[in-house]
Order: sequence, then C-alpha cells, then structure tokens
Amino acid sequence: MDRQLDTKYDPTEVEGGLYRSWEDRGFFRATAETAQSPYVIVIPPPNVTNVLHMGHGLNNTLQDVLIRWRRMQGYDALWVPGTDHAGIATQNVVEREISESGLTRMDLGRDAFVERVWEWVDEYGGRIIEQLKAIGCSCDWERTHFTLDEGLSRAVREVFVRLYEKGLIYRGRYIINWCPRCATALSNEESEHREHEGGLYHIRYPLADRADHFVEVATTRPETMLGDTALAVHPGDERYAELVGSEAVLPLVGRHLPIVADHYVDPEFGSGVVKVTPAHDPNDFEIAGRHDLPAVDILTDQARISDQAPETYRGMDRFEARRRVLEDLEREGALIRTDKHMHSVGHCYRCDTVVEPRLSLQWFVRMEPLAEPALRAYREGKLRFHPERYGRIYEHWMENIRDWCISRQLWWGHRIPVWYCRDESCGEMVVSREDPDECPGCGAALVQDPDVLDTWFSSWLWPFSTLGWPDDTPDLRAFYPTSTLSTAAEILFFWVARMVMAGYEFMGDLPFTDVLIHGTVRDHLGRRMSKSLGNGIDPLEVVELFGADAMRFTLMRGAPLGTDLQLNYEDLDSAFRVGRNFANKIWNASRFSLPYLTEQDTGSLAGQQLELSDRWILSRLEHATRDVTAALEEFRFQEAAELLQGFVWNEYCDWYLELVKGRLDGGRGEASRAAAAGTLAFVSRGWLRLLHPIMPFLTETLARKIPGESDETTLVMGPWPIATGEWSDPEAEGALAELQEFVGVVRNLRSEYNVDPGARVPVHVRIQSDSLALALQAEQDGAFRLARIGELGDIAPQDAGEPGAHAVLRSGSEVFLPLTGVIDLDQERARLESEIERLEKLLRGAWAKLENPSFLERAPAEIVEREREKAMSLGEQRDRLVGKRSELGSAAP
RNA sequence: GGGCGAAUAGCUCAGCCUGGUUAGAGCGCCUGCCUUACAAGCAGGAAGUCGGGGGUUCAAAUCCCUCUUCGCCCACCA
Repeated sequence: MDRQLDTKYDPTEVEGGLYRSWEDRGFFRATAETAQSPYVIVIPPPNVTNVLHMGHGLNNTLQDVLIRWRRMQGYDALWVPGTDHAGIATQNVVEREISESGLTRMDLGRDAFVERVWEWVDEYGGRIIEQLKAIGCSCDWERTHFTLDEGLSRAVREVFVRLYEKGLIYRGRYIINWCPRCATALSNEESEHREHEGGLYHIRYPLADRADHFVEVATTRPETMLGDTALAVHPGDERYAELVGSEAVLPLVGRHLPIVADHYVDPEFGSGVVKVTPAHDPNDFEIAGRHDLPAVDILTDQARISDQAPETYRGMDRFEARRRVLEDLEREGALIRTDKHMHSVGHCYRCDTVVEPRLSLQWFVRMEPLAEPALRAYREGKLRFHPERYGRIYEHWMENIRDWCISRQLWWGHRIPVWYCRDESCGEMVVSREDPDECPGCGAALVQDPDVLDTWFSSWLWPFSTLGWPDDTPDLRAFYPTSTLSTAAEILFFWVARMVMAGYEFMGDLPFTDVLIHGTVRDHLGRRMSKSLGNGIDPLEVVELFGADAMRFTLMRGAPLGTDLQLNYEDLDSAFRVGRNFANKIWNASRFSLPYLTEQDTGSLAGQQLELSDRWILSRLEHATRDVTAALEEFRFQEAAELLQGFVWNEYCDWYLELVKGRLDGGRGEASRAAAAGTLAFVSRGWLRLLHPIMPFLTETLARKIPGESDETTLVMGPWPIATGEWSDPEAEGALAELQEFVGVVRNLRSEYNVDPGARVPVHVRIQSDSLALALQAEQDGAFRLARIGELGDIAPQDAGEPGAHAVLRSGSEVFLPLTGVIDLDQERARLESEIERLEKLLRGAWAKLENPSFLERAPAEIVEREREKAMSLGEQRDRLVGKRSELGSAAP
C-alpha cells in the first residue's frame, strides 16, 4: 500500500542471507597450496567472555575493509579469526556465576571448576563469532582458533620448554604485583597506575642505643612498616653518617633495624631516611639484596595481615591495618605528621583492585635477548607503525624492557609444564613437552606446578600458532609472516610488542610488517566504553537500527587513524545517520538506474557514441579509483570513505544521473540511450566495487541486480577496478566544470529575475547538457531573461525571453535538471552588497601583495603568477556583481 | 618526573608532514520545495579572530618558541 516504504533501503532483509551465501560458497577461504601472493591478517582474538562493543566494531571493520580490498585485488587474502581464553577475566566471570549459588572455586575443586569454565565457554564463547559475522567480517572461519585449544596448547608448551632450555625462563622470588582479589601475580603491564591522593606519613623511629633519639621516616603505606627490616640513608648524607651501622627500633613491633647506607636513597626527599620493607617494595627488595637483609611478608594472599606481623594486626584487611597502625603510632606519639601526597597506585587491569607489590616465587621470561631483534626490525624499517609515532613508543618500551612474570595463581589457563619431585631430599624439577610419569632422578612421584601461564603467553604466539606451529605446515609456509595487524593502542605492549619478539625467536622472522593503531571509541565525556560504566554501544543494536553497511561506513568516515572517536548513545541516530543516509541514497540511485539497463548494455563500451557527460563520469570514476586505492594503501580509511561518498553522491547521483535521465528512455535516440546505459552499467560496476570493502552487503545486493549478472555475481572475489588512464578526459571534466558554473549562472539569474521585490518565484531550469543547453520556465508570468547565459562563451540563447523556451548550445538531447528556488530581492541585494564588500577587501589585499617588492622578488614566479591571476579574477567577479547590483537596483520600486 | 596526542562551524571531525585558491565535510540549524530514484531527499543559506601570546617568512590553521585547557602513555623517589 505505502509505496514510500519501497523507497527505503532495508538492510536487515538482505544482510543475513547474503553473508551465509558468501560463507557457503567458501569465498572467505584461503588455500595454502595455491597461494601465490598472500595477504594475511590475524584477528586480535577477543576474550571469550566478551560481547562485541563499538571498539571491536571499529577494529574489525578496518580489518575487513583491508581483507576484502586485498582479496578483490587478487591477493590470497586470509583473515584468521579466533578467541582468547583470557585467564583472569574468564575465571572471574565463572567465579561470579557460581558465587550466586554460594560457592567458591575452592568448594568445587580445581578439576570441577575448570570443567565448569569449559562449559561456560562452550555455551557463550561463540557469541562474539556470531557478532563478527553480523557486521560482515569475512574471516576464514574454518581456521578459527582458541588460545586454549589443543594445537595452541602444544605451541605454548613447546615455547615454554624451549625458552627454559635456553635459559630464558627462570623461577625466582621477586617483588611482583599481587592482586588480592584475583589472588594472583600480575605482570607489570597488567598493573595500571593511577594518580591517587593519599597521605605521606612521617613516623619517628627511636634509635636502639639512644632511646631519646629518633630518626624520621616517611611512608605512603604505613602498614608495611610491620615488615620493615632496616632503615637506609644515602652514603654521602652527612646528617646520618654516624648512624650507619647502628640500629633503630621498629615502633609497634620492637624489631631492631640495622641502618644501612645505600645509593638508592635520595637525601633531598623527606628526611632522607627510608624504611626498608623488602617483601613489599621493589626498591627495598633490591636494597635488601645488597645488604643481605631479611624479608618479612606481612600479607596473606588476600592482602590481610599475615602471622609474620604482631598478633594484634593479624587477619586485618590491609586498609584496616593501615588505620590501626596509624592510630597506634599516634597514641605512642610516633606519628609526627601527615601530609597530603599525590602518588600513583597500581590497580589490577581486570578487577581494578589496588595491587600490592609483594615478594613471591614466580616464573619469569628474560626479555632482553628477545627484544634485541624486535628493536632492530623497527629501526631498520621492516616493522612499520601507523601512525608512525607509535613506533617511538614501541622503541622506548623495548629499550627499557623488563622481565615478564608469566605465572598466575589461577586455575583457568595453560598449566605450567613443570613438575617437582615429591621427595624433597631429591629436589628434582622436570620441564617437559610430555607429562612425565615419575621423577627421573629418584623415581618418586611428581607433582605439577599448580600455576597457569599468563594469558598473553599464548597470545604472543598467535600469528604462527594459528597457522600450525610448531609443525611445519603448508599454512605456515604460505601465510607467515602476516601482513597487517590492526589494534588499539592499549595492547601495544601486552600483545603487539611481544608478538614481534616471539616471531623472531620462534620463526626467525617478524610476524607482520604493518601495525595499524586505531583510536579508542569513547563516550561524550571521553571515557572508554565499558560494561561497568554502562556507556557501551552494542554494534548489533546499531546493525539492527541502521544496517551493518551503515555502521561500517560511518566508522570509516569518522575514524582517522590514531585519533579517538567520540560516540554517545544519545547521539546514536545523528552519528549513524551518515552511513544510513548514504546507503539509502545508493539504494535509490540504483533503484532508478538499474531498470533502464538491458543485458546488452552491460557489455563493452567500445563502439559506443559516448557523449560528454558519459566521458565525464568515466573520467571521474577513474580519479575516484586511483584516489581510493591510494588512500587504502596508506591506511587513510576516512579519506577513502569520504572520496567514495563525494563521488557517488555529488558526482554520480547529483550530476550524472540527472544528466542521463532524458536519454535512458530512448528519447534522444538509440545511440544516445545505449551510450548512457552502457556508461551507467560500467560506472555502477566500478563504484560498487570500490565501495564493496566498506559496504559489502549493499554493494553485493545491487551488483547482482545489474542485468546480465546472475546471482552468482560476486564482488567479494573482485576484481578491484584499476585506474588505467583510459577514461581520464580533461575535456569532459572541463566541460562539466563549465556546466557547474552554468548552474551558478542560473542562481545569479534568479537574483536578476525581474520580479517585484520580495516576490517568491519558483524557477525551473532546463538544461540540455552534453549540449550545455538551457531553458528557464517561469511558473508565473513575467518577463523572462537569459541575458547572463550568453556570457558562458558558447551558449547562444535562442528564443530567449519566451517562457518555456530553451537555448541550445550544441545539438544534444534534453535533460531535466530541476533547480527550484525562491528569490527574495531584498535578501539578494544584501547578499550582493556583502559579497562586493568582501571581494573588494580581497582585492585590496591581492593588489597590496602584488605591489609588495619583496613578494615580487622573493616569491616563486609561479606563485606570483597565480596571485596575479587571482587578483584579475577577483576584479572581474567584483565588476560583475557591481553590474548586477545596479540591475537589481533598477528593479526596485 | 619524563614522553605523546588533542584544541578548527552548535556537534563529530578533515586539512598541518611538503607554508601560497574565498579553511572543508557530515550531522544539526534557517529558508523554500512531496520536481516522475531518494523528504533518510532536492535547491539555497547562516555559521569559524583555526585555544592564547610571541617568532620566522613577501605570505602561517600549516614551520619554530611559549603559555593555557583536556586526554593518554611511561616512570622504583619512600
């Protein structure tokens, strides 16, 4: 009934089915055996616990654009998908779930808990894959991997053993970041520092041999004093020189603390005396190492006070203990004062709990040897970052690389392949690719290390483990190294840098050549999208409302590389309108043009009597092809999208379609019709292809409607249009530029229209282009002039002055270009005035410049010439407007 | 404490590397149009001291210095 509905593009109708048909026909598959020129992307594996948010939407759209584009170009494009087991995150989710029935993982026991996590993963883990399909990602799903699946687990174990055998993995007691909520160690990267206002507490420690003398010590974490085992001063600090070697007494505890001299201490800061807490501060730990001091770990795994501390504090939460320690110090008169103090505090990147630096026995990877080739690859230009500045950040991190704590006190993850002999007197430790049965030293039973590996210890192998490593597979030979890696800046260190290191270490080559860093999607307050803030935008909701193509196009248009982009849920409609409107425009343009085409029209353009407008749009397509290709080559997605929008909307729709309207129905003869139809088919095929990587569903749907194309037609497999230069046509472009100016003249005409001031007169302009002919129709009577038209060089008005008459420049068919407008003469006069004023100002500037001797002497000749021409044209414009003004003036009463 | 980025129209952003048209786009806004592909449209229009200051230059949104505001990253000063 409602015909208007048909005029709207309904993406949901086509997207799902189309995707399945692509998938069913294996278009996304790559074959190693036949791959000649591979183009490979490995997906940053989303956490299995994740649901898609707009950040994924952006990242995966970028990757899909690249993959689809390269595939069309004839590359053997492979996009390897998969998910990450995300140790802590996933374990947390399942722990939370079982806690609803009052259970902890301890209640279940390790095996049952892990089983439970697997069940969870099996049930929900695939969601994100389905979501990626919904936004059109053309991954090779048959190569989907999971960081905890069998092959990748084998790779992880192989890597662990190799690094261990090479001496690059070691176990030791060091200060690590401990998350008390997750009850596990974290790597440095997993501890996020945030500024925090806390107190700087000044405490007096009495000297052991002179009880009435004190030294002042400042700390931000007073509860850690329970674990103090020394005080330290700078060796050159004269104030304390005589104290070195003597002892102080630890308040509240009574332990005697040696006073040592160490260069670490900054005599300028505070009192110049530092309390040394080796178990809870990395610097103190090092001081302790240099001075052979004991470490007292005063915290339990849950960050409660341990039994290493005086009884009164035991079992207290660390923050409660802090209050109590301060109260007790105050009562004893040992708290001198409290200053406000800004300092940065580490937080767990998964649960945001404040982490504690804590002495702990953990496994580490020695990173420096691995960093060396990774650093060199960047410096030699083999590894490129886009935008470039991220390369310097990478370089800085690599130069200051620190060992990587890889053990985690979790149950969900890759178990550390290390076994210890049950017989403590034997002390044997086995690091093995296969599970050993008994101690090779004494034959006793073995017990496996209870810990699992950092989740990134499997992700860092992703570019080659997904291709079959450690086996020498055809995939690995064909597709490694990969091409482009696309990700957000936040996992540059976690993942990107480590992949480069692993690539060199285990494959002898870098894992990818180009790293694309896109911006973070934020809300209007600049906050990252997150579930907890509730500001996330679900791409599926956007797909439902606007379609996947609209979402993809909008993201491409608004996402310059490396710059964050702001999206707000409230502005969803206004934000994605860009893409939706464009999709609709394309839909309607095709709805108009395609029915005119016959099968014969879709053949070669050779032999057609192409007219000016045909040659023009072909030429413009040529430019668009070249520019879009160049933009994609340099990862300028925003520009590619903008170019396509400009071409399709402003050139193809606004001009070409209007210009051929009169020809397609055969009104100007068969030759003209055929030329128009042929051009239309050719040009449509061209820009549908150029647009396909960004808007795959819509373009494919429309391409299949081109007569002569069967349902088997697919843009997915290409070919990508090539700018051959064949259609570059300066003459056509010049003529169309003239036509555009012609429309400008029409605008001027309206202002010169001889009507009463304030009258509103719709003016229809009839243009015969190709022929640059023009007609004006007045819908009400009145004199009708075409005076200005004659100024357009060739245009020779015929029958000027007659309503409905038209002027013909060259022979050609007539097209109808409606340019309806309303003129308010007063307004027009005011506009003219300000325009003249502006021009005169510019003119004065231009002449001043041209009279400036230093400009004439120093500026390059071509610049001077350009400026001279500019001044001339400004003068002409001014004169024309002045003339117009006087005409208008005469029209006024 | 170091480093990086951003600041251009009401909003979201291009342009800056490589200085030289009247600084652009989309959205929004105003005016007029349901013109036979599209009102998710068409035709017009208003709107910017390019964050402030200084410098280089014949010429600066663009290069240099500096300041301010916002954001990010790195860092073991208790």
